Amino acid sequence: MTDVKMGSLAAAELAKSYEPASVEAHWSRIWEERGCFTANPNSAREPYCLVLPPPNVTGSLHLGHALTATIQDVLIRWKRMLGFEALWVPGMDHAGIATQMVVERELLATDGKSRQDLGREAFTERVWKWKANYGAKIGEQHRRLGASLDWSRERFTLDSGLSLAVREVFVRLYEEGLIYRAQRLIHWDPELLTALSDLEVENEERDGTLWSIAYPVVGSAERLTVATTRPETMLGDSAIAVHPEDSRYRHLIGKTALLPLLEREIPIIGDAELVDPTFGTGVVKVTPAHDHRDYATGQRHGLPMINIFTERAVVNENGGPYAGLDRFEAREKVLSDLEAQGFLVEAKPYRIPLAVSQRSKSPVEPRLSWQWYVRVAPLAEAALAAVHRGDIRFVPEGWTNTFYAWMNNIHDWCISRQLWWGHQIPAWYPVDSQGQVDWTASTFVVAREAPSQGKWIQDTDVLDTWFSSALWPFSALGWPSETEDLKRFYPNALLETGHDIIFYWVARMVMMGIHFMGKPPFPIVYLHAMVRDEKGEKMSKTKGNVIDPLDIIGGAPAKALPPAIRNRYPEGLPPMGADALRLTLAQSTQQGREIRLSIDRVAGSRAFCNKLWNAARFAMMNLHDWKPTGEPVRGGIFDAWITSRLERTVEAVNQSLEGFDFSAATSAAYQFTWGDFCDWYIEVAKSALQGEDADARRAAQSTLVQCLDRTLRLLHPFIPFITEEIWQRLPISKAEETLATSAYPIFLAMNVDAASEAQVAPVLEVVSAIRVIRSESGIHPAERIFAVVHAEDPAMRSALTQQTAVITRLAGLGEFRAIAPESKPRLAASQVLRGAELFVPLSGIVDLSEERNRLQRELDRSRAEWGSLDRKLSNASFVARAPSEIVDRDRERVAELAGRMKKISANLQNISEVPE
RNA sequence: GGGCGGAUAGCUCAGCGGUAGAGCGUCGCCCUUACAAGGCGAGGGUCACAGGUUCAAAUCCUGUUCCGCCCACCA
Repeated sequence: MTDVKMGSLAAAELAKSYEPASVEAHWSRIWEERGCFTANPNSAREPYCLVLPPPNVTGSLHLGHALTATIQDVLIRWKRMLGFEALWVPGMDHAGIATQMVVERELLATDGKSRQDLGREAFTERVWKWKANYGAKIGEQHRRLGASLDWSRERFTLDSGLSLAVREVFVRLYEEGLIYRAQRLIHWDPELLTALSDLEVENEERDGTLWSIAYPVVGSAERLTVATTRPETMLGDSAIAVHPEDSRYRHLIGKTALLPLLEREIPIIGDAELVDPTFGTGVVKVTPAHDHRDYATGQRHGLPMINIFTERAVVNENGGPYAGLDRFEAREKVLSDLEAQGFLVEAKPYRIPLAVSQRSKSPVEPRLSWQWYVRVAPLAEAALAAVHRGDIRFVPEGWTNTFYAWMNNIHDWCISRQLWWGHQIPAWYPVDSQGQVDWTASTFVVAREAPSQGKWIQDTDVLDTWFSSALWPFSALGWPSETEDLKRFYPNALLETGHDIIFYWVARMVMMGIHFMGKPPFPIVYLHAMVRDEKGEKMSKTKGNVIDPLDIIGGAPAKALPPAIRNRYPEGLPPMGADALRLTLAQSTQQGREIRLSIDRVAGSRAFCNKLWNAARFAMMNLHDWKPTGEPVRGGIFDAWITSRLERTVEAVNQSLEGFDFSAATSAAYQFTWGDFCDWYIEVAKSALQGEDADARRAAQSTLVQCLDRTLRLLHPFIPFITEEIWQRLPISKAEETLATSAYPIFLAMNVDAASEAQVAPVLEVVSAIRVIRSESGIHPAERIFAVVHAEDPAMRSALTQQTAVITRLAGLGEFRAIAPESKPRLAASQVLRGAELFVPLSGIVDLSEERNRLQRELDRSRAEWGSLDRKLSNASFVARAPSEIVDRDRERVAELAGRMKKISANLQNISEVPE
């Protein structure tokens, strides 16, 4: 099956069920080899460019990536088929802090070494090896998902081109005064030993304790009691603050207090900003070097900054006897000493806010240090203006306000990290004659290359990963070179990503794009929800509920699955195929902020693929003598009907995609394929295909081929592999070598045929009604029964009579007749239809009490509906105020129901008279 | 402390002014030569709760309760 020759008209026998593995491998290879997804910047087509949000090289892709890839691939394939010059740029992110951390952990686990043991050069070399390994894995995963990325343009945020872009941006922003270096209190990760930006800090609440400590006032018997959640920081206290208006303490301002344990005298100050007199005791200890609010207070009052911690958060020499203890040990010791000396007043349970490093999960320590910053206010202003102007639109639009809220209150962005893996900051410091460097001095130069004169050393810090990804929409297209790609594909058509990185990434791309390219990087930001497990829980390794997309696609034995998944699927996962996963993900997009991925639902999608496969298989089995002549074949009513149904589906799918409603698009296509095409049309077509009438047979063949062709095109963006495989086997003349590069169906009004839809409806209704009677009355499917329809309308009678063969076949009848109403059969199951009555005369085959129950249920149902409508219609204000078409419709319905109830009652009466 | 999302059939979700739909699961009957990963039927919901607006509310407004997320330097 994998070796199908492209363009071959030979309809090779299809396997009985769809086997995705070989088909997928085959087509992802062919598509790539043929350059199906390689964009041409010089074509005359309208450009449509997406950049893939570069996944971190830290590991392999999870379902969130699969979702992103699916949504973007649906869009890009759809647009490509619509005739756009579609470009989807793949890439990966070096993910500085995350990658360095995992490689450090691996290094420790395998070699028992730290990065410091290796040294910077050897360590980064090791990270590059890691990147090569995982980068290849990620690329492979994307291919298996069917992502139609242009691999010839693949980029990495740390490749030489992007490094050039990063340096260019850094130098220019510096020259414009938008990048500066400053000594400030930053968030410090004592485990990873680096500064973090505000965004990389997570605020948690934990159960903790609020301790109250007494500080004796010097030269007085008074004691001031302060409350703190971090008693160990008292070692760095520079003052005690009270509210200046607080009558309880006002007299103490200007005096000093004695710091317990260290016995240092510290001033008592009045500060209205720091102190809320109504909270706690109204007294606050001030530790400027270890708390952001205290830092500001220290600045206001010129207090000394006493740093008590080393970079690893171990107490330093300023901590006197506590030096050498880490922060948690120091807390214990300080507390026990305070208690022993009578300074500990109280300890009560308290929910404490705790700032934790996003990566290491270690509590962050505020730390005074020199860092590089981006002055974001001017950039944010331009970005906000662009969104206000409507140059950038968020989908769903609720995110607009989130964006505004953050941008309006944006702080300068700390971009330097004390890491080894990343873009080294292009700043150089002079080395003096002793070989010494003063890192705190402002004698550095910022430049694209090291200065040629004298001895210089480059800043050892690297840039925040998001600094380079902020440039992605243009750097991935070749900037700062004026490439063809850049001219053609910037701005991108749209940005698709998860809402979790709206601040980290989206906001910064908007700012950088506007600043360096003069226009926003994309007009639309589509933000998808987060993928969670079936219980709505976040997928995480520790919970053991992370599903590898490849395990869904290719299947996995139970023992290969993480515990939580294994519990749920003790048999392991069967292979579902990439298409089934994609279809399910596309279907799930409409939800709020989370998507609970249900594997059962993926199985449903797999069943759909199999259904499609078998529909094609059926077609092929009936097409061996079919030759595409190009001549239009005049078909019957059902040919027009299915063509019309398909056309409405084409319209619905395109419209839904236009509005990013992937859920509606997939369900429209699904319902048509399974409900209309497979359940009805194919069943109907069987008579024509197997009958004597050569014209009818040719018509059915023609319709089959055309509907399949169009349906496969329609479905291709969602399920590219199976559609390509089937399409290749279709005996039609093909303008393109692959379906992936073929034209997408667009709505053709001429194909819509309301008349045939109206004629087919009663046929389907009759068939369904007979089936209900059969099933409810326990008539065996093999039993060839007789059914008769009493219809007033001669047109209806003739329409039904013309379809006698179809009705007979689909309802399993021995005989069918449509006649003018006459007296009811004495012994018959019945069903009231629109404008007709159906009877299935019985000769002892029907359980009469069952039939009576069924009719009674029908009657009750109709009566209930009639009752509520009647009540509504007798309400004068409804008739007066509701739109007339609603009132008319309800009146018609009431009349119809009344007639229906009368008939059902009569039928009920009729069979009730029959003795059992 | 602000802001946002969700609450609809046993499960996963559509619908978002004209009194409810799908898939899976359940229950019948069928191996009808495209498909048992199937066919044909059936059953199943006071649309979280309480008010309000409206002729009409799952759908709009207000409040409440749960679940989840984001932002925020109250010791």
